[in-house]
This record gives sequence, C-alpha cells and structure tokens, in this order.
Amino acid sequence: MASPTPTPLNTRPDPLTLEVVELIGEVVARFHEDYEEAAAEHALTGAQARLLSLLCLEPLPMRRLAQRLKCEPSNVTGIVDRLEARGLVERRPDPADRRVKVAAATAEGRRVARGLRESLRFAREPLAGLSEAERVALRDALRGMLG
Amino acid sequence: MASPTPTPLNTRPDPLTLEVVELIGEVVARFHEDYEEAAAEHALTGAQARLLSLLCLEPLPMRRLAQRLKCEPSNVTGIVDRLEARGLVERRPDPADRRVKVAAATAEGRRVARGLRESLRFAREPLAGLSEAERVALRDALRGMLG
DNA sequence: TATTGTTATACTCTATAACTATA
DNA sequence: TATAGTTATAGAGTATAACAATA
Repeated sequence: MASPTPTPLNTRPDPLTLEVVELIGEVVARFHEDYEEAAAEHALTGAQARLLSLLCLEPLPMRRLAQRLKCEPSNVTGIVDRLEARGLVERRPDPADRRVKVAAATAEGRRVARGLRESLRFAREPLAGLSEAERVALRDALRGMLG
Repeated sequence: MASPTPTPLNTRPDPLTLEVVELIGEVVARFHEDYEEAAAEHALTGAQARLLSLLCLEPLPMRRLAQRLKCEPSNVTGIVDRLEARGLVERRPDPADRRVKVAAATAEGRRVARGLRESLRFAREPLAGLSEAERVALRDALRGMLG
C-alpha cells in the first residue's frame, strides 16, 4: 500500500513543509547573529565562545574538543592559545597519559561564559511572546526533529 | 499588579523555556552543519553559497549584497571574484549609475544553486517525521518567534 | 607502530582604512 | 562633497601535511 508519510525524501516538499524550512532558516540566521554579537560584546569570536562554553560544562582533552567543535585538532590549538592568553582557559597535563592535554575553563573563563549566556537575547525574548501551550508545542516539534 | 507574562527579560527563564532554547541551539547547529556540508559538496564555502542563493532570487548591486549578508562591502568583492572566476556569477554595469556594479547569477550559477538546495537534507528529512498538526504547530511557533 | 598535540602552510572570511571613479 | 566599488592590510578560522613526544 502507499505510505501516508508526509514529504517522502525523493519528492518535492509540500507548501507547509517549505514554509517551515524557510522559517527555520530565518530562526537559524537570527540565532547566529545574536550569538556572534553576544560573543563580540565579550571580545570573543564565535569559535572562542563555543569552545569556552563547552569547557564550562566539563574539562576536555584537545582531541575531544575538536570532535565536539567538528573541526581539525590543529585548529583547536590556536583557539585555546588565544583563550589561554586571556586567562579564560588553561591546559592541564593528564596524569594517565602524558601525551594528552586537558583544556579547562578558569574561574574567570566561567564568569565570562556566564555573561555570554546572559547576553543571548534572541533565544529568550521571542520565546517570551509565546504562550505556554505554544512553547510546549514548539518543544515537542523540535524534539521530533532532532529524533 | 504582577504580570503573568512568561519569562520577563530580567528574571531567570523557566525550565520549559530553557529546554526550548537548548533545542533551538541544537537545531541551529545541525542546520548549519548541513548547510556547510551541502555547500562543500558543490565546492562552495558557506559564504559563497549564501551569496549565490541570494543572487538566484534577484540580481543585486554589491552594496546591497553586503547589507543582505551583513558584512562589509569590501568582503563582497572577494566572494564575488571567486564565484565569477568559476562562471557562477557575473558583474553587470548599471546604466542608471555608472558607479554601481550589479551582481547576477549565471545560468550555471542557478544550476549549482538548485543542486545546493536539493542537497539540504536536514531541513527536510526531520520535518518528514512530524505529523501535519505538528508541522502547523511548529510553523505557528516559529512565526511567533520571528515577530 | 599508533596516537596526541603541535607546527607549518595555504586559503577564505572578516573588519578597517585608503584609494578610484563616478555622482 | 558624497557614494560605489575596490585594494591593501591584518587577524581569525579552516584543512592538510609533517613533526615531536608518548603510548
């Protein structure tokens, strides 16, 4: 029997799906703008802000950091260098494996990261305009998208 | 009287809002990954892909292009240079103002942009997993967010 | 031998400032 | 004089390849 699934992968999406794609693109663009702007307010680049935020959750070896940021390990060296020069991050030896260097946020780094989170207006303000029911619907739809 | 508005700007967001913010961040990250990957499949950088996509909607003077991309006009010169070298974009004189150069996608540029759009899996596939009602709810919530 | 982090290199994107050709 | 586009310059992110230290 024919499947009732909406938007099969190899046919054209329906107008509703197209509009949602368009809207997601706009949200993504605004979110990014807002993130870069918030980072700049703290004299950080986007990459630096993302790395610092990751390290505020837990210290990570350089290699792992590269995996999380989805970039080459060689890039992480420079980003950590610049954050370390500002005292926001430090490199610690791993006693279990002397090849490994574990990057960790300093107290100052965590302070800056907190300020960064609080600067993120867009992710919060427009949400304030939604009713609780709308936010629940949005949450469920987003969960569904992320599988 | 106390306002019943959810998430006033200068207080901590409630857990629901926090989760939605988290989810939006993930969607944004995945969307971006997907976009960069699709661009790379066509030997384009993200910036080149965005500029080319804009020009497929309508030709634009360099200055306007910079405004749309939210970057300095001097950057647009290089991006258009690289796309022009590959025959995907061309610069046309503006008869009304000889200072202006209008950038336009070539037929080949439009072909590449079409392939690019079709490569954007993430924006479409996860949506296919949502019911029509969920997609409507998502659309309305996104519209609400964008004001 | 394999792995971790780094260095060296080259390219792109970015902003700033100075230049040119028009207006 | 003001504006459109460019050039020149410098900093940052990115990938690739080669390297040292360690496993």
